[in-house]
Amino acid sequence: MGVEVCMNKLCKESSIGEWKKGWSLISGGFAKLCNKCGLAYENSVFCDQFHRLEAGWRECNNCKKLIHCGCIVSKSLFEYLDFGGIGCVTCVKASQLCLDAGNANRFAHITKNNANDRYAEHTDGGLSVERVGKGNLMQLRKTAEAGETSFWPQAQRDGVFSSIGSKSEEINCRFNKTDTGFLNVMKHSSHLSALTTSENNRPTWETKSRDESLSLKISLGTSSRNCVLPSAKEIVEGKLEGKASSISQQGHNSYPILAKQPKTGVTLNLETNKGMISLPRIGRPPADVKGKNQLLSRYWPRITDQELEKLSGDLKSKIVPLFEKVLSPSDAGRIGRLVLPKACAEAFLPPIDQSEGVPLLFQDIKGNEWTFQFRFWPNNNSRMYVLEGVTPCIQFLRLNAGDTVTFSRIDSGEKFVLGFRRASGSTDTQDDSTSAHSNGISTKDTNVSGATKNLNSLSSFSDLLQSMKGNREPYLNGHSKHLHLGNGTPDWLKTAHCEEAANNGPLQQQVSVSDKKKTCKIGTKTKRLHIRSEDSLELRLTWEEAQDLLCPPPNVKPNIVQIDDQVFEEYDEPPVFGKGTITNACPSGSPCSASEQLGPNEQENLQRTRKASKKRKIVEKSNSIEEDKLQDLDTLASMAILGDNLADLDEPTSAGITTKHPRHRDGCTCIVCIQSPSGQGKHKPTCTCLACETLKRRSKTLMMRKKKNQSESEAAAPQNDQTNHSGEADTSGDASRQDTSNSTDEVSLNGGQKEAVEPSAAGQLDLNCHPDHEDM
DNA sequence: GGGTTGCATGTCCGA
DNA sequence: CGGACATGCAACCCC
Repeated sequence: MGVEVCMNKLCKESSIGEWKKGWSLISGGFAKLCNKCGLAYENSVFCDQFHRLEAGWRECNNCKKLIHCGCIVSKSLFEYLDFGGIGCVTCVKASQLCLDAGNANRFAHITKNNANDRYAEHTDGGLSVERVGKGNLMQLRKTAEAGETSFWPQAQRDGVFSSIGSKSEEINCRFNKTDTGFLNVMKHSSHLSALTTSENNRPTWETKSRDESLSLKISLGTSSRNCVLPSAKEIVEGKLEGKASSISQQGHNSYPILAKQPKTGVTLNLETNKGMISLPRIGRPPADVKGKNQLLSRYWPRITDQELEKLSGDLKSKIVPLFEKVLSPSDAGRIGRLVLPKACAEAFLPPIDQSEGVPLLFQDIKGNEWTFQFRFWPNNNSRMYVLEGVTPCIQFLRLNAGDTVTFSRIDSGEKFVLGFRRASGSTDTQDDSTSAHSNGISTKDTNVSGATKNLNSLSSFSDLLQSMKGNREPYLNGHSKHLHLGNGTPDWLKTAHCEEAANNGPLQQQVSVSDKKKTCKIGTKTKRLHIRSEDSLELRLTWEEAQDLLCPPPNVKPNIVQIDDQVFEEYDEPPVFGKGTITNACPSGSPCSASEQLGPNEQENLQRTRKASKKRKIVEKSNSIEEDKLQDLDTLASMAILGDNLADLDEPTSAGITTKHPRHRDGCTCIVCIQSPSGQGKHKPTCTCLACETLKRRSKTLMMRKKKNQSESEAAAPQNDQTNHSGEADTSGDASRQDTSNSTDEVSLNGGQKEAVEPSAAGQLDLNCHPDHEDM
């Protein structure tokens, strides 16, 4: 290599061999700079150092920063503005963020600068560059610049294309004026960071998803001037993602449309056909680099080209799949916040500077528009991105934890599309409009190959497509008659009945009601929700079976609501989830509830019972902790008395007294556990089984003790009567006081409904003791 | 008192 | 081991 001089005319330092790459030359190639000048160029201060006295300096309309507009060196550092003047790339991009958020500002329309203008006309005209090899590097570079590379730092930009040139064999790159989406992407982002060829030489952006061999992707990224810049090598090797993250966090004005790049087999798949735009098939990394993609595979959108095309046609827009996410219980809960994967948020959504974020416009599969606040929280020196206000949408779409939401972008870039896919375990709960397409795809994130091979059945957008077919309210239609639930119907009940209509929905749906507080979690982490479809089958059970597992809440009488000939029990509290052995069984043995046994007269009694229950709650609250300790004893006594009283009652009884015995475990044989929690139903009043005999025996013992205690306490502390009166007050209207030989403060019967009264007796009872130990 | 919001923390996973 | 993420929780707000 001969001696050359630095192309900085103010430098002209001679050097041998070691040159830094400078700006791209009009004549092709790159300026050679000495180390010092090269560094200045890389740091974007070349003109500041060497061209200070030259003409052409203008200031950014926004930040007033001086930019050497008349110099090829700084051509990438600014943009011309529609209304005159220039804007530095930082401000321009910041303004574009506002545009993304629907806040147009004075940087709204940006034209290309001189350098790019040169190629803009090609772009508008549908420039097509094909078969670009090493020899056509400049052409490629220009093409890329037409797409807009101006936001790249100078050295990096050129370096990138240098790198591309060394690797590319074929590029099929066609920009169309109608491809606004892509241009938008290009505008927001900035770089064709790497381009390689497809092994099958197919035009790449529409490479079929089943084609696992594709290796072409496109990485669109951006950077701020002040960012730590990824090297071309890093980009090519797919190490950019982390940098992109940092870039975004530093500058917050980047808009990298960047899937995590594999470290090998580079990855840019670029094709925009006339009227057809799609971004890279992020969900399908080359098999040989599977697992190396920096965008976690679970976030890859899984949509087939067929579906994408159809979707685009149905929406009359071009849809760009971005990413997807399995809803966590938190996401699907009432809190209304959907945590976004950081990488996805930073790659596909507008960068945000402020924690408040920006509103984003979403369109769901039914064409409804939603606005979610895209924001972040500081988190461990990082960020946690969330979409806020998703609850209405989640509920409208009846999404639950475990379902997958898919994020796409409409080509215009101003709106996002929210698709979804049901969790595999809930596919058969979908109505007709979706069931056929609810693919049962495992939400296991690594099941890519399998997903891509079953094109017709494994679509992230199946629901979307199907819903678009004309059924505007596919879900509501499917359950219309079951959605006529009164407002007072608790969510869990509504859900349950909806699911009942949904053809024996699985428990997974049952327990994934939107109400977070009422969700029976399978696991506390999303990971635990990633149940393989075959595993989820184990959780399946019919509605009847599920119903069998749902017991009315203890101590709570239901409201009976009749809607459209359907009788619903309305509870103030969620059901108890348990096995049938603890359900309130009808005499027939089938699971039933109080309401099913209630006659018209009993409904009135139910109301009274509820009132009494409320009073009881109030009294309970005022009672001391000491009294609470006695509750188990009294409840047990009540149970025992009920057992006696049952002998006097021929009519079946509803759910009544129960007790909490949290210390008891499966297999516990204590008197509480051997009897159904409701203390009734399982045994006839005349039953002489061990449990009943024990119960009766103990009840007598307890009553005697209580009587004794009461007489003592009455003599010692008359104020105890107050408590007793309160108990009586609750039951003053009772028509029948069954057994006056029993303590009057223990039990009252309310038209066949038994009601526990307030604890009043002293004494301690170990609920864990064995019932046979009489001398307890 | 219930709902909302912002942050903290624990867990898990990938490098 | 560090980052990402799910979720808990306290402070705050509103009815």
